[in-house]
Parts: sequence; C-alpha cells; structure tokens
Amino acid sequence: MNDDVIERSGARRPTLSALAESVGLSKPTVSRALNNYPDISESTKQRVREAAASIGYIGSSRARQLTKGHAEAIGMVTLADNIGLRAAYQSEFTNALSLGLAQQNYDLMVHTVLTDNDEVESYKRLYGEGKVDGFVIMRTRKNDARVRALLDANIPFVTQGRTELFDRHAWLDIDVEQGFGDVFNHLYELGHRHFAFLNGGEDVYSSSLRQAGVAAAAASWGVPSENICQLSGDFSAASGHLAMRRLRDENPQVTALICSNDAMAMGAVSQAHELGLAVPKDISVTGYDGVRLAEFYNPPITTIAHSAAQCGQALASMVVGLVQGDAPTSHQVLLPADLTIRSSTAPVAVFPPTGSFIGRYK
Amino acid sequence: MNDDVIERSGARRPTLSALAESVGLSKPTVSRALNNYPDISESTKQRVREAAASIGYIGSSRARQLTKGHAEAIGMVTLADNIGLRAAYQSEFTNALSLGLAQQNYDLMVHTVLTDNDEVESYKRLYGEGKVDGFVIMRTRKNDARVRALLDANIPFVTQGRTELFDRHAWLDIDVEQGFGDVFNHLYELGHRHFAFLNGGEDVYSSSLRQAGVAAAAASWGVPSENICQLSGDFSAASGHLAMRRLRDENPQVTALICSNDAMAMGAVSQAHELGLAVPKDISVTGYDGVRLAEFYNPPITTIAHSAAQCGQALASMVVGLVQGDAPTSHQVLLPADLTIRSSTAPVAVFPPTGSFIGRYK
DNA sequence: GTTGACTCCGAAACCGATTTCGTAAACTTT
DNA sequence: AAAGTTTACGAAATCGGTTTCGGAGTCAAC
Repeated sequence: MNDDVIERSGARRPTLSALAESVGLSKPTVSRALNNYPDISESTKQRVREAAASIGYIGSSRARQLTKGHAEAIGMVTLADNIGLRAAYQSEFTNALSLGLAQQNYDLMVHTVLTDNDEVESYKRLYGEGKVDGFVIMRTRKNDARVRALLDANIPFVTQGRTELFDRHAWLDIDVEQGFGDVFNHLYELGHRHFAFLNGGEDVYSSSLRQAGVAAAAASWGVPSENICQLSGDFSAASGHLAMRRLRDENPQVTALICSNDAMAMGAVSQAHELGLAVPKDISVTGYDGVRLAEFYNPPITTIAHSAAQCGQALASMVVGLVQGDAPTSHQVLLPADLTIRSSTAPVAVFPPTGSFIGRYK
Repeated sequence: MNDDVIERSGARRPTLSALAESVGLSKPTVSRALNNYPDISESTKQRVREAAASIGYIGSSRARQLTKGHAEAIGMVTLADNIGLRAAYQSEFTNALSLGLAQQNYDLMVHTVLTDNDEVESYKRLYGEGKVDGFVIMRTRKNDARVRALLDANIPFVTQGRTELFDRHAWLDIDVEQGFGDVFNHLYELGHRHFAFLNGGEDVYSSSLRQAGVAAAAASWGVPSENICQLSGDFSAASGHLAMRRLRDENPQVTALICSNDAMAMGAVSQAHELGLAVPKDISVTGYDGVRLAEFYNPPITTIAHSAAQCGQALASMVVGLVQGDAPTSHQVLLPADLTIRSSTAPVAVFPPTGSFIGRYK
C-alpha cells in the first residue's frame, strides 16, 4: 500500500473514471449505473454499486452542478442586525428550512449582510455565480425592494409573508386575520371589554390584516371601536415596553393588550412588572409568532403560534418546486393561525389585585 | 432584439466564451484579463472589463470550482434542537461567521440534522461532494465524535471551544479560567462571602476550567472552599431553575450564584422570583456567554460576554487559513473573557452598602 | 439467413471556466 | 541583420461528471 503517498498528495477522492477503470467499464456506463438508468443491466448496476461503496466513491457535486445546470442549493440572505428574539426566531426558522431542504437533497446557503443596500446585490451575485438555484426571503415588507428586484431579474424565490406584489410571486403566510380574530374572541370570552391593540408598522403587509381581524371579531361581539385603543409600535420589545407605559398613563381602563408579535408582548409584560402591574392578573397580554422563547417567559405568553418546523418544511418544498419550473403562482399558501393559550391571559379581574409576588419587583 | 427568445430560454447568463467573442479575443486571454494577470496589456484588460460590465458577465462559480478544486464555501452542521436561548446564540454566531467569511469571499453552507448520529455523515457528504472546503464546529464537547471523525478523515475544521484533542486541531476558545476568576473577584468585592457555583456538565471541556478559575480566585482572597457550594447543571434554563430551588432549601446563606452560562442564570433568576427572592437584592446571579438576550432580561444579567461578531470574524479567518493549507496548530486562539457588569449583581445586603454607586441598584 | 427488435454498453461532445505550453510580433542587442 | 528577449496572446488540455448518439451483440421471426 502506498498510503503515505496518498496522504501526502492530499488524499484525493476517487473519481468516476477511477471507479470505471476499477470495474472495467466506461465512464458513461458507470454514471448511468449509479443513477439507475434502465438501459444498464441489473447485474452491472450491482457490480458498480459494490465497487463504488468499496472504494468510497462520492460523486463530485461540483462537476454535477456544471453539467446539470443547477446547484442543488437554496440561498437565504439575512441582515446582521438580528439580536434577541429575532435571532431566536431566525435560528428556529433556518433550522427548519434546512431540514426541509435536506429531505429534497438541497442545501442551504446563508449569507449575512450589514445593510439592506447590499442585500439585493448579494442575491444577484449568489444566483449569477450559480451558487444557488433560488431564494427564501424572510421578514418581507409591504413594498419590498428585494421582491421587486428578484422579480425583475427572473430569479426564483418564495417569501415568508406576503407583499403588495403577492399575486406575482410565491409566498407562505399565516392567516393573521383569522388569528387575531381568535385572540380577540379568547379575550372577550374571558370577560374583557376594554382592549388595546398594538400594531407593528404599516410597512408590513399583514399589519392591516391583523387590525381587520381584531375589528371584525370586535364587531361580531358588538364591541364599539372606541373600546379598542389603537397603539402603534415597530415590532421591537422596546416599543412594547413603551406602549404599556402609555397604556397605563392614558388608558388605565384597558384590561387586555393584543400585541402584533411576541417581542412587543414581552416588552409590554416587562414594563407591566416595572409599573407594579401583574400579568395576567391586572392585565392580559397576547403575542404573535410562537417564538419558543415566549414559552419560557415569565409568565409564558399566550400567542398565535405557527410551527417554524411546518413553515420550513412547506417553504422548502415550495422553493424546490419553483426552481424545478413550477409557476410562482402555483405556490401560494396561507396557513391557519394557531391560538396557543398560555399564562399571560386570564379572566378580567373584578376586584383589585391582591399582592401578587410579581408586585414585589422593583 | 430577441428579448422574448432570451426570456423564454431561461435567460441564460453570458459565458466567458460569449464575452471573448464579443471583444474579439480568446477565452484564456479574457479569463486572465479578468483575473488581472500580468501578461495581459493594460489596454486589453480595460477593454475586457468594460465589455464584461456592459453585457453583465458574472463568472460561473460552478465552473471555477471544478477547475480550481475548491468550493469557496465553509460548512456548518447544527442540530435541530436549538430552541430558546441556544437558538438566539446560534443565530448571532452564524450571522457573525457568515459576515466574516464574506469578507474573504467565502460563503456559508448550513446543514441541519435531527440527531447527532447523522452529523458525522453530513460532514463527510458535504466535504466529499466538494460542496464545502472545511467546517466550523459549534458546541463542542470534551470527547467529541465529530472532531475525531474529521481528524481521521483529514478534513479541515476549526472548533469553537476546545476538546480533549485540542492540541491536534484548530480552535477558538474563551479564557474561562480568567473570566470566572473575574466574576468571583467582582462578587467578592461587592462583599459576598458565601457563594455557589453552578457547573454545566463534565462533558464540556471548559467546565473544569471554570471551576478552576473560581477556585483560584477564592483561594487568592482566602475564601475557604466550604464557602463555595458546588452545584451541577446541564446548561439548560431548567437546570438553573432547579439549582436555585435547591440552593434556597439547602444553602440559604449563599448570597451569590455563579452560573456557567446565561441560560442557567436566567432560569435561576426566574426561580428566585417565584420563590419571592429579589435579584440582585437578596441574591446576586451571574452568567456566561453574553447572549444579547441576557441584556434585555429582567434584571439584565451580569455575565462574561464574548462578542459573537469578534468570534465569527476570527473563526472565519482561521478556517479560511486552514483550507488554504495552514497547519491546524497554527490556528489556536484563546480570547480574553470580558466581564460585563449589569444589574443582576449587587453588594451583599447584610450590611448597608457603603457609598458605592453600585449601592444605588435595587 | 437476412431482417428487425431489443438489450447493453462505449466514443465523443459538452458544461464553463483555468492552466500549461507555445508562438507570433515587437523590441533589444551586437 | 541575425540572434536573443520580452510582450501579448491563442491552442489545447483539464477539472469530473452527464448526455447524445450510435453500434455490437443476442434473439426471435419469416
């Protein structure tokens, strides 16, 4: 054995030619045998497969990419500003997506950029170089420059969340209208009559849908709109924090705060603690996103959860379908929202709260 | 113009041959012009570059990979079990790594697996197929099967955290011995005399080093070892939660709890609240990791932070060095730990604090 | 015993770049 | 003006697979 030579030369992996030679067949024949073509005899296939296994042959993805014309990889470009909850969400999401893609023999390429100016450029480079076959776009906004650019460049992609161009691209979204209606119903049934709704910014497509969901549910119970205090935030915990403060100062009669995402809910809860308000005893708070972390919060937040795993799975098969030629419009799915009741909501308190331990926070 | 034909045919990007033809030069000449070889005249380079820009030429990474023999990509395989804090940490880390790699013109390929059995297999496939040139391994353990396997297979990698084979591979680690010493000093200087140290499992290489750091600092102040209650956890918030309970029941004299990571610290704080103990008034708690989320916790956790951005940067240049032929042992770096004092530590409450500004904390 | 259908496999071209090697032209030298 | 250098570029091979096309061999049919 000349192991040492092999080692010194960098341990090059066996190629298809080497495999062909070792079994005394031609390159194309071996290739077809490995790919299970019908015009190769079963005995030959068997022989080739065994030889391949014995010498540890692994086909070069690089060569395959060149001939087949696709990379068997999907790209995702993210902003580097992901901290806290957003980071947690992204990670859960990325893992789910990667898992889904793996099942279809695709890999996930992640590219992080500092500013959203670089973002479009990264898409074009990754696709132009042929490193990926398509993209999954997170955190879409109503008017999204990335969507516009990829549409123009005819690059396959699917978004998580609709945009104003939703009828021209593939997307996966949650039915927030139904979801926020469910939240409202839940709170109403707990006896709440004075609500606040904390929206998350008009630049997100679904913001108006959340609002509509709340309004429709309120109307169905005959709750007048002046009993729903409208607040606006920006999806950050800080804005939830602020909103709770304003709520206490300006609308102390409110007993239920509906937040547009979990981060704002957590910010609001944290502010409530600081103000000496107990959640849910003094005020109920709800979120949206189903970040796993919300489950471990204190108290665990009632939220509208969509399983990251399920989303990842769905997005994976959608984007793979796309890059294999499906029409974008054939991949538009609206997932039902799933109300997850935890401990941040409770029946409205009729009597002044007793000294909950949370009240001891300074 | 036959735009419609181009569109229908899938909008194939211009190739090097097309570019060569458009400028009336040969393929190799154009290639060398683009890559700034010295044996091409400046005027020709200029002409080629302009033509390339005008027809929107982007070199095919696939073809380049095949000839150059490397993928210009680094892989990372993660377990799908990342939830909560771990997810947040992973995301911060991944972004930082991706950013660092991008600066060296490398991309990051993420692959998620369900069980750690699949993990080694994924490494071998990704590398064997030539999809990546090397790996960054997170969450290493003292005896790490992945490290062993990649070492055997002669695949380049760098770990985040040392293993028992640390003298044979590249790694980046934090000087926890120093860091936990600093934490102890900080607490001692606040007047604490009865401590607890919550370790995180002996299967992690640095566990004993944290312990040693605490012990050394304690010895330097003349604190007897029986004044340091040893607890063991598993790095999960749940184990921190449990530890705090045991501490209250069995060692109520302890006024400072040193946790081996942020998740346990947060679990401990949450338990403290449930037990009616105020943090830091009744007990001080410290963490480790510098997860950004800990910054927004209630109260913000005093911790040993290592900037994910800095780690990502460093790891990126290390792994790129490795795949370009550097010796693994030439890339072993120990970063100093950085004590970040926030609000979960305060002077011990037994005696009224002196006029230290820290005394103003509630 | 030619014809035709069918089975199984190989030669050669190809994907899109890079690299090795060689050479024509221009420019020095003597 | 012949020889030697340098400059600037092209022909052909190469990376490791896949695909197109065709052809040798076997077997049944007429």
